[in-house]
Amino acid sequence: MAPQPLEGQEEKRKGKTRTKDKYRVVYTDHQRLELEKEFHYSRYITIRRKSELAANLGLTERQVKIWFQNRRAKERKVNKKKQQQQQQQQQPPQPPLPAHEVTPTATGPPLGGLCPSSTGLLGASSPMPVKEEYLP
DNA sequence: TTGTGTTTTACGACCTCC
DNA sequence: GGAGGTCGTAAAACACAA
Repeated sequence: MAPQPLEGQEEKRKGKTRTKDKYRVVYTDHQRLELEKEFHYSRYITIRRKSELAANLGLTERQVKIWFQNRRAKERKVNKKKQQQQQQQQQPPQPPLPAHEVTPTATGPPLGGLCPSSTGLLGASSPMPVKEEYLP
């Protein structure tokens, strides 16, 4: 396959610090598939799996990390959309909300949305299985 | 074609935990 | 302090109706 991104644009963006020779690369189907499989297995990748995946797919660990971050963001976005649709179906006659208090229990903790290692986003939809690699 | 909306990489800012 | 999390955003790549 080889999606072959357009080259030539270089990193001559305005003040941005995109230091790569290409603004962004397009991952191959195989890379995406493997990443998706890993994500399906666990929303949060371990350090060990991250380096393994990076080595197997020819990506950097940073790329794998960013991919998982973006993937989680995508899932949050989709879940949010679904919830909004459900709410609209439940209560069709909806006057214009004052824009505050828009279901604080959506899918992301309003406290900065953190605590990945304690409780944080577990409310989303996954039981977060503990991989064996997590243990020493 | 092309205009436009959506998706996909990549990063900076800010925050939390160890 | 550094690693890694979310959030917001930029821009390339893609999809698709007109």
